[in-house]
Amino acid sequence: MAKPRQPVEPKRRIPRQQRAAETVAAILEGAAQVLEAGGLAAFTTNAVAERAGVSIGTLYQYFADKDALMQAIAEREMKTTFARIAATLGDEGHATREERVRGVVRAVINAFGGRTRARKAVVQTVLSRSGGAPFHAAVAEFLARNSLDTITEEQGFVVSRAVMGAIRAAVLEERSFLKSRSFEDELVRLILSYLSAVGARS
Amino acid sequence: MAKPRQPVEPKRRIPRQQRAAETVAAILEGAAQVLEAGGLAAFTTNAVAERAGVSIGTLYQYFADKDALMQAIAEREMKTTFARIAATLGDEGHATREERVRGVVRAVINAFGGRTRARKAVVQTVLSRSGGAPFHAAVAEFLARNSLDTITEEQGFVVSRAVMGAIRAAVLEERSFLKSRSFEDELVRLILSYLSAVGARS
Amino acid sequence: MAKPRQPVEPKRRIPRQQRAAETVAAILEGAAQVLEAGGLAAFTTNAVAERAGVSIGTLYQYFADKDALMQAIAEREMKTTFARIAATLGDEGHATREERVRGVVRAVINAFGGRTRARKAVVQTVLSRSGGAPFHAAVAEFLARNSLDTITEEQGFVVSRAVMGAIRAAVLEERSFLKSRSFEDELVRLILSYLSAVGARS
Amino acid sequence: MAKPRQPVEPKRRIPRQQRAAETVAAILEGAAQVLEAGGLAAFTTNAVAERAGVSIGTLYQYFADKDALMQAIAEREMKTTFARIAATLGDEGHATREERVRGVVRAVINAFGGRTRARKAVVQTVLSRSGGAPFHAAVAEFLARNSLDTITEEQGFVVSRAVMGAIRAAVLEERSFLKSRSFEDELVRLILSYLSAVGARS
DNA sequence: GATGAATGAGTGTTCATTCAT
DNA sequence: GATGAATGAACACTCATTCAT
Repeated sequence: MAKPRQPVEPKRRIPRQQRAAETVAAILEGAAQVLEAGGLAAFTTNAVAERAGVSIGTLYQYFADKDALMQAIAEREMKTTFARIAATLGDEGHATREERVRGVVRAVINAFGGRTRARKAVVQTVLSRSGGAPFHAAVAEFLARNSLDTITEEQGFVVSRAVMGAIRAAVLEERSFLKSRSFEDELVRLILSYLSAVGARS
Repeated sequence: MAKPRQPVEPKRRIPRQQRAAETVAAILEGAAQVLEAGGLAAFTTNAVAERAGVSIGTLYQYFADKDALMQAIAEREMKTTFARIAATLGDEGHATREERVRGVVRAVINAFGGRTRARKAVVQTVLSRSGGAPFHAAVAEFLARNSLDTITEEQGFVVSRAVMGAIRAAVLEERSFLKSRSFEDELVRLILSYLSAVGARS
Repeated sequence: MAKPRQPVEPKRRIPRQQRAAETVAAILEGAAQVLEAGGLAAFTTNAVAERAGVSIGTLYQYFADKDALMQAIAEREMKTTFARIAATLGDEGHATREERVRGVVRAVINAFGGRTRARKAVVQTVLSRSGGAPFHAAVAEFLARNSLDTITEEQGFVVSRAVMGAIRAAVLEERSFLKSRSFEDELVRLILSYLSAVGARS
Repeated sequence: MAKPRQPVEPKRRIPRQQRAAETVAAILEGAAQVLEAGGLAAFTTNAVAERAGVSIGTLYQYFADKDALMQAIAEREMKTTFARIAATLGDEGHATREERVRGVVRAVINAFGGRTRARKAVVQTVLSRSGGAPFHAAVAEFLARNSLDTITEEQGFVVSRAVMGAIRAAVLEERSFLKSRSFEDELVRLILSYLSAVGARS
């Protein structure tokens, strides 16, 4: 955790075998569980290894350091989130722009719904570092890209970060209305009113 | 004969003398500097004491624990931020709603100009605790309250966190357009379009 | 507390004035209260000073170090106990040996008044050090000397330390029967049976 | 795939391997040595680790905290003491009650011959906690139980603590007669006269 | 004489990481 | 490849004691 490494390249091992992949999965799952159960404070490499049912040595066989592990969790959560969003969007015909926007908003809110503490921990750690920005940006722009088209980069930045910022704050502040219909409504309203003010075509 | 005092107050000493007040100020300043220079990772009580030019014992004479110190810094930073915003706002006459909104946006952007890391660290730490929400909320609602009136609590939450989120992201991702006119324009547009969609009275 | 000083001589000040004597008394009383309230763990010089209503500086004006303070408490209690024993013995005609023995035993058991925890702390600290032995011995021999005469030094040692040892253990182990009549009875029986076995004259 | 273990046992590692057992033994021995050399004041976890030739981290791998370490030493010392007493007692045939009593007295005196400070420190610390009483009591009642039978709990307490107290004082005050025949005689006399006064059956 | 702010050595404890087996 | 015992730098915090005011 001490020194953040820029390139994620020099991982210890790329699992080529079945067993190795399973071990990595177990570690990641264990990490998520530890985070969920005890928050950032309980997130120690030893605790993760124990929970995952592997030795601490094995953990370090696959993750260069604690940071890399956290990074991997973030990536895993991100992928899951993307998949969930895509699934939600693909589910039904989203005819109108509002329907598509609402679909994305709901998907993001729900993505951050379960396992709140683990997600919160990830948000606190990875997503608040400049190095974590790409992830945050990815989610946000994914959201933006699916609802509009001809807008400037700056405008895309503003909507996406605005929505993410509101959801992020609701998660971090543990607001009870996080999953309420009215909160969703307001977010949709925020996006739609901005888009129409910007004059984006559907 | 001096009578034994019954209740021993559980709090730390409240500085009553000139020297004590100066010491507290020095500690707070040292803490901010440490945070600024090395972020949360460098923020150790010993480092703060050293930077402040006092002994570790003295630090603990005024702050019950590391947490209390963090809390105090947060309060101090918040006050500074509010003051800066208020100062910026007071500069010019803000006749129309757009002018007022623009004033607030600009003030917030400028307020978060210097000492980014210290503020970020404070926000990260204090906000992850339930008790810390008020602070972030205060900044955000200060912004909201100055530009609009009859909106629901949830709507206030959404606008304020949205704007804060966008600015926060721009700061964190070190976007070059942070202090550009066009970024400001988009934020103003975001707020105004939302407010008019909500139907808030000027 | 670090380095035990052998000679108790080099005290800071011998209070000559009324006020000074009162201050010392207040400190001693405060110390006893702190000990009673929080045990050895709470017994810090600062806590004592605060409880006594004097500054920490003043405390050090009268007691060279924490050790000297503890020593003084022990002495104070010892004196009180001696006085009480003397009073008890002088009170009425203790005609029989058993009455005298019982009087002494009862006085020792009741030492320190009701302050069990303070007593325990003193016993733990002062009376378990070799330096504390004199005190312990004094009480014990006082007890022995008042109940018999023609016995050897070794025999005196055995009775006195035996009785003190039993009381000491009851205090340390926080036995509920410490102040019970039956405990007193057994101690008296122990002494009397030993004395008669030894063949001591009344 | 390795399944994450549900309950994380809250205790410290139980040594399963040869090396681990040796380490534990080294720590315990180091602790006893530190206690012996410098008493309770010198008994710091760091000092123990250093003396034991292990790192402080290793110490904490096997003992949850300083308290647990102390507890373990107490148990070890107790076992040793019991063993020594038992060994002494087994030596000779103890036909009469007096012979048995004398055997116990002699064994206890001898058992407390070496390593006085370590034992004293252990006794001091462990006995000041309510949970620690059993240990002291065990030694004492071991002594009592081997020489008599039908006596009340309180009577057992009194004899055992009385004898222990006398021996303890002789050790602490470094009396030259500690291992003399006459001292032993007096202790035996104390016990026998008390027992016969109490009316215990042989 | 009295005050109390300041000191700083020292304590218990944690946890990321290594490496011999 | 896997293990887990061992490491030790680092941290938060305490408290006896001093000394300028």
